[in-house]
Amino acid sequence: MAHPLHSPILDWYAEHNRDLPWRRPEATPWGILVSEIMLQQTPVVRVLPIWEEWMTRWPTPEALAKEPPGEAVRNWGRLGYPRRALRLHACAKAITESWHGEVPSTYDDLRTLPGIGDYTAAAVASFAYGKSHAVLDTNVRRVLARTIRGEEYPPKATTTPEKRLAESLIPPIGAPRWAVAVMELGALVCTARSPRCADCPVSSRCAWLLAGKPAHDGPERKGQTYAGTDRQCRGRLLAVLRDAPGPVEKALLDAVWADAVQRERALDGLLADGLAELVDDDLYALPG
DNA sequence: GAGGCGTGGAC
DNA sequence: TGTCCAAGCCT
Repeated sequence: MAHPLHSPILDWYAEHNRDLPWRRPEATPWGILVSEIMLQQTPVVRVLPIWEEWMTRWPTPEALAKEPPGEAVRNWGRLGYPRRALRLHACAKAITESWHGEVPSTYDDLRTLPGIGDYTAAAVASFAYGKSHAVLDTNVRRVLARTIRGEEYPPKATTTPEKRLAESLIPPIGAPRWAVAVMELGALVCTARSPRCADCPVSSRCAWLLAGKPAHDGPERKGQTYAGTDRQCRGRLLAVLRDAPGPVEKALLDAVWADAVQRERALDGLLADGLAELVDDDLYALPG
């Protein structure tokens, strides 16, 4: 069923899409899966160099599965949310051991892999295997909230109506291209702050624009503080382990965070998450 | 389902 | 040295 948004957005995408390596025809399902995990909550420009390094070093799931998980964490660099590196390593092992080294091709099978939730399973099934799914990421949710619902931002958590709306918009042919086109529009034009409505292919049909761009109405959108948090402390500690060639004395960890109580709590968290290991008395390392 | 989980660029 | 936020997932 053709929808009035289809042609303008698909035509816009044909003209304005970015040439990203994981979108090229030669990209493998593994490369696409790696890109999707790396792109979670992370800007494209920061992912690009790390993705290239990973693909050169670990072009297949088997190649990564042979490495200790700490190597995945080390080569994650400063992408953020390093548990993703651990989960990607676990994905590589599961794919190697349970899927004969082939990235599974269905949504349900992808969902069984660690770190792959609703969005990523739909994205990999669509972009790597051409399947038809509602690919509902933050960009798509924002575009639909504005164009269809006439609101500045979508709800905090994905709702059933949003899911049904996205499903109703899937074209019978070319679902993956439609998905990536809407995402790209959200990423480049219909951005969270300062949307470029003058450059938007559906500005004449956008319910939010037509309503005069009313400001977000509802509960405050949580702004996360970072300085002084356990998250920052974990990041400092892990950076020490990542940047050292081998195990490090605890004194080196103690040196990067003054508050001992918080520091111990953060270190315990890293150990519990499997991002760090105690290899000897007062000697810590990335997981081997 | 609310909260935890990194990092750095743009304002 | 503040706020927002960038292709989410897990508990």
